[in-house]
Amino acid sequence: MTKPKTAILWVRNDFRFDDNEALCQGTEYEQLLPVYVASESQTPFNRGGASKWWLHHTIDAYKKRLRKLGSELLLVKGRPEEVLLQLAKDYNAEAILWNRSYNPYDADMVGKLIAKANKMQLETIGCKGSLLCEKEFLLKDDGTPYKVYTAFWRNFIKKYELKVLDRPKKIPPLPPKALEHSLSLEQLELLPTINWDAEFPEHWQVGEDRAQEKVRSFIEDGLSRYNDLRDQPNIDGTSKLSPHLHFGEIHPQRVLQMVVSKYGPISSLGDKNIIQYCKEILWREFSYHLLLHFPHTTKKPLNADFEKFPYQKDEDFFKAWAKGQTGYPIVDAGMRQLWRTGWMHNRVRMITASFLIKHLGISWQKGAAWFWDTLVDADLASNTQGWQWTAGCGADAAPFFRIFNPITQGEKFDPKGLYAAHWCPELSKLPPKWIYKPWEAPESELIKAGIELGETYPYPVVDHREAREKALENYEMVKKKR
DNA sequence: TGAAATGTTGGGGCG
DNA sequence: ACGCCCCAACATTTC
Repeated sequence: MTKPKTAILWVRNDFRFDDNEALCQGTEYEQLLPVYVASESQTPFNRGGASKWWLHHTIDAYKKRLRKLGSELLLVKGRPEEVLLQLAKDYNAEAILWNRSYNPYDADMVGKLIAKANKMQLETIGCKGSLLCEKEFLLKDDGTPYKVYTAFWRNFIKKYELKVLDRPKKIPPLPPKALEHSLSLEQLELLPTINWDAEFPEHWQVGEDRAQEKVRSFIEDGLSRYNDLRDQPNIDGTSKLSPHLHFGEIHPQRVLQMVVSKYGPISSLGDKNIIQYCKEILWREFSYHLLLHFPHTTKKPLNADFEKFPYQKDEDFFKAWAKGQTGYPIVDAGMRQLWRTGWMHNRVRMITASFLIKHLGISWQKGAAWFWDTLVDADLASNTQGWQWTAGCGADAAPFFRIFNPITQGEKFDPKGLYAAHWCPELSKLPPKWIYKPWEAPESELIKAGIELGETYPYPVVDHREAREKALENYEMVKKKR
């Protein structure tokens, strides 16, 4: 009797059954062993706390799904390039399949895996992961990467062809005794040890089913008003897909396919709302394009002139920012939403990031590290790109001198002050006129609202005008002596 | 996907 | 009727 053809499915950031290339290829074997390897690699960007919370629950959902189909997910710890090869030996596998992770810090490890596997006649099949295109798909005519978003977008939609894979009908069985060495999910120790995630379950339902459902209902209800509503932090005007996309619970291709099947091809869309949404999906691709072509940007500015920018290290300022105690309600509301829900509205991400960099003079790297640890959607490409955009040092970035006014931004995008009132309840009785600048409110209004500045809510840690002028002064260092 | 400073215009009050 | 000033509203420039 011949031994059955067996493959290992290395599950990475792709916790879905739909539109999953490695999984589809895996169904062509007689036995398939799905494995998740919790690696303790020492990169500077190991998963943050909020991200681990999500990972725990998405593994759980994925495992249950596999179990329903008569399979299971093997959980192991260790270095993938060793563990996977050992498993391949143990189970006589002839191939290892995976979807690429597009994390530059994984490159060495995957390279070693492939080299070692080749030596032992083990086939390695790296498939397209959770991106619409590889970094070589789209380059300028001179062969260099795009650095301007609109050009990237224009050429992308010209060239891109939408293709999706349906979910496999069935999954091959596990090899015998496959689960003997599996750890339990709890043994991966992904949940926080402090009681910080208490509210997360109220805000998030993790897993592929929910991701698909969210896209469906967003396309049905939210998409046609996306342009007007997406910038208002007190309104659920966005699709909130980011963590689902990050963990590969849904492929961006599937999202586009669902949009296209209702509204027609991307290149001939007429509705501004739909175009804007597709553009936002494409920003994620652009971020990866930049990350993969310029991997040093996780730590250093893309525009090297900014290495001269004189950031300061003020721990008190940083703590005030992180805890949501800066005295600027739009900033504090955002930072508290982040801490309590693992997510922040995009408009407010821009405001809080701008405030840290420009008003408090603290480096974007420090802010990025905080977001990395506290966001459930923490994504190396988007996070890096977003912070560099705000700091003015990234590709197609906001010019440094465009400094957000934290008062007018609040008033403009949340005129009723509902966002501040919700996340800073100590201010909730203050009328909208004053809620984004409580220090300017007449004493009588503060008393009526039960606010004692400096006690129940902080005074502003910096003065807006002074901080702005200081930032512009510091910016001179970048412009000088190229 | 800015905000502030500066410039321009035109209506209205007033001598 | 006219010139002058004020200032709101809008436009342009600058950071």
